[in-house]
Amino acid sequence: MTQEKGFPVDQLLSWYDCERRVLPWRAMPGEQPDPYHVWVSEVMLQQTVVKTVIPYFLTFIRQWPRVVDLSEAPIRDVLASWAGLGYYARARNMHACALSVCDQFGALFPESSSALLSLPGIGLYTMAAIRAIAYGHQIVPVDSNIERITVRYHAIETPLPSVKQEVHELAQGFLPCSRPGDLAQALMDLGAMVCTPRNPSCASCPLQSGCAAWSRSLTTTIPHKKAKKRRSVLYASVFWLESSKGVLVRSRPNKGLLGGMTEFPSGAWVEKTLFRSGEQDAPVRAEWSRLPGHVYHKFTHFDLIIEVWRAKTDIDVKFSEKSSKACSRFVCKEALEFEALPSVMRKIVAHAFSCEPNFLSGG
DNA sequence: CAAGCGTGGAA
DNA sequence: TTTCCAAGCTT
Repeated sequence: MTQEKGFPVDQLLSWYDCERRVLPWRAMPGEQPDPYHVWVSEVMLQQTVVKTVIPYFLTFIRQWPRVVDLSEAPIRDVLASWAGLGYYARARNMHACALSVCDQFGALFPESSSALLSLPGIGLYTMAAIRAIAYGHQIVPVDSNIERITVRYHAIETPLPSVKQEVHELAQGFLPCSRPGDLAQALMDLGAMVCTPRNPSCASCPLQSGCAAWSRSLTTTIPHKKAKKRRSVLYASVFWLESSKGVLVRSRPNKGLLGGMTEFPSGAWVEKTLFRSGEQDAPVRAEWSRLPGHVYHKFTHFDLIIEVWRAKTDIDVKFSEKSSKACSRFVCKEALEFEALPSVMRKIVAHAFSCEPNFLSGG
């Protein structure tokens, strides 16, 4: 392993020791943190900003202090703890991963690339991050931050992802380093605070002396951005059914959008041209009334516009015995907050509660 | 390999 | 307002 000439690794680490953010999953510089904490934080941080992750991480670690605790938890509890964080396959994979770590590796996270990659939800990035940060191995995890830093440092004008493999190899050229875990975190902090996607702060960058994009005035044109894709708009009716036991909810299928999460019954989510406003998709026959207004939500690939229908029922208990409604159940309003309700469904709750006075007076 | 998969904050 | 996008993984 040969470090490329001129890479100012000492300046980078000095910058990190001075500027680094204090985060609950981080050890002091040069010390090695709990691999379980590293894993939980790295998965939570996938496509998610630090500020969002912090409260979830603290709750999660307090609830399940060790990987064996997580492995013994009901998946429903894990999803409830993840509610609002998004990309819920991460939570399902984490639970499966915890079981594998306990079954196959004696509740200790493995150190080898192949073993780590065999675990659910651990890909190339997370594997390398665990090896570098938790175990101090000589490896650079390549996330979007380090990818951006690398293409700028080497002034690579070829658009990603065709050059992804080359970028990954060039990033390894930042090694060897006496503190591989701190190097990884220093690069990610640099990407978040200095070498930002837009308007990078090159004047205060500890890598400026070796940066090809800086010396060639290419910092604002690299990296080249990819083509944008069109978003679609879908429409849905959602049904808020109250009984003496609470509000009717059900669990979504374990795969796909919001997999395994709790939802209020709804009809199909369709294009406006296929959408018919009304209660024809309702879970039961009842006196449905439509709440005023809509609930709006943006997913990654489409916007969702929801109308909410509400009714009361007496049919409490028998619901769970009907095969087609096998995963349906009533939840009292006070317990809704503990359900695995994703953000879009919490908007439904807020909307229904905001209309509550209307409902009571109507009987 | 491109698409699917959440959410909220910044510009 | 709209667009971008943030410590990616899976299929």
